[in-house]
Amino acid sequence: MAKRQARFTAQELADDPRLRDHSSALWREELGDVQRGLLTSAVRCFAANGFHATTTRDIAEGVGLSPAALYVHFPSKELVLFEIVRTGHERVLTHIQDPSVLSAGGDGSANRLRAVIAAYTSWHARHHVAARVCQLELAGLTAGHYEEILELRHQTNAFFRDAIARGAADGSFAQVDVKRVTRAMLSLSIDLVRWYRLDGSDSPEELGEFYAGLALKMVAR
Amino acid sequence: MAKRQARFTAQELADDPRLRDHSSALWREELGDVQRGLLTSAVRCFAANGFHATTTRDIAEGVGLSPAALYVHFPSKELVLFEIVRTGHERVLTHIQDPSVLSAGGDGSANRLRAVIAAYTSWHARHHVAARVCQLELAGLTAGHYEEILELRHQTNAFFRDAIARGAADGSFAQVDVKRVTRAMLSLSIDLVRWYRLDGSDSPEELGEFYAGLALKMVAR
DNA sequence: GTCTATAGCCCGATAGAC
DNA sequence: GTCTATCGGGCTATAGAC
Repeated sequence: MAKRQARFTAQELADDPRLRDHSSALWREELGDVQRGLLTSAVRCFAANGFHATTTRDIAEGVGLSPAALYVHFPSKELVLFEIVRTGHERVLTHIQDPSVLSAGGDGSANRLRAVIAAYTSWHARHHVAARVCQLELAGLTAGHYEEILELRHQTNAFFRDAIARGAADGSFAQVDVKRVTRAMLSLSIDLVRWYRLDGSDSPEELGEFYAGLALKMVAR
Repeated sequence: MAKRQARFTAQELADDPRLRDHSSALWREELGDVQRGLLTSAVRCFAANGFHATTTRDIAEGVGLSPAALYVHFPSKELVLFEIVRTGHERVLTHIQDPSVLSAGGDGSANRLRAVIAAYTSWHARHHVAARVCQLELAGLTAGHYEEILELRHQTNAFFRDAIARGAADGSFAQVDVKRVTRAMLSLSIDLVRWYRLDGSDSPEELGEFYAGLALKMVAR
């Protein structure tokens, strides 16, 4: 009688080089140490095995607590997922809207798009374990929480679309199909959560620069 | 006590326009009608709710059978997933290697790459529900079955890499980083399983042509 | 705030009649 | 090959001691 089997246990995950990232620095400042530890454990479990294959025991074991201790810090497993997904979406949106990030490469539509793509891509690489959960585990959310996340995603998408539409309007870019190009550029950054690892050949910044270069080729006149 | 809740039931899924695709024409000819019906029901459930959130009751209800009937046709839920994932990977590999598909656009490295990208992309769009399961539900497989699928994926990746490396070697393309460009092109096609729907603005063939165009811009001299 | 113990439910899979 | 009924067991979440 085959039961829900997580392919990897919390113990194995803690030492897996594929799951090394900077997610533990992501959580909200208001949270306590134990809460942040539980989120870091949960994000690894969810990323490796999926939300529904992860048990509350897995999450708690990852920080050396009993299963019941989780419920002192979070009211349910779904709210652990929601905290992870909401934090990730808020952080990446804030990051790409950061004026110092946006103006780093200089003025003009091309520099602006380059900066946005590089920032969005390198963020996903740097936090690829949490980003994987944000991108691929949305089906574990309740309908209400899912709607909240969709609203944040629409803001992010609009930000990309505007950066591309601006360059197309001022003649910096070719007359591209903005909707289709926007989706293609988002796909490049989002899909890296399936394969990226920090100990691979590209640093987050290198990959961000490479994808920014590809993006500019997509819209070149 | 919140239980494993699938956000959508099999009944809702059958009429959901987002889940319309051509997966029912995908299954192996040796299989019987009931088996193929179960696979079509399962692929919708897995795509919408995930493998672990789907129960054998959900799958069976989708074809009007009792939960026990599933086990006459498949030995376990995991083998239903494996049949779907293996069939999808074999079909898409055969499709991009089809000589009539490859030579459709004419000779030369650029036409070859264009044909491969267009075929791979349009296949994922046409079968986006099954393709979503193939790309995003691999964690539900046993370790042994996962290894079998990885082998098929390596063959597909090698086929892309060769098409790009050939154009870089014969001067048709710029001296690109073949490994990184291969991943980027695969990402474009794979990530569409998250958002594509057949009743959207692009047909599978239109999207295939568009992404083939983007791919050629990525390697343009 | 942590633990042990367990309630209460649901799930994958099986037994056995038809 | 389909059904009804159910087993065995794991799951989320809670109760209550410390």
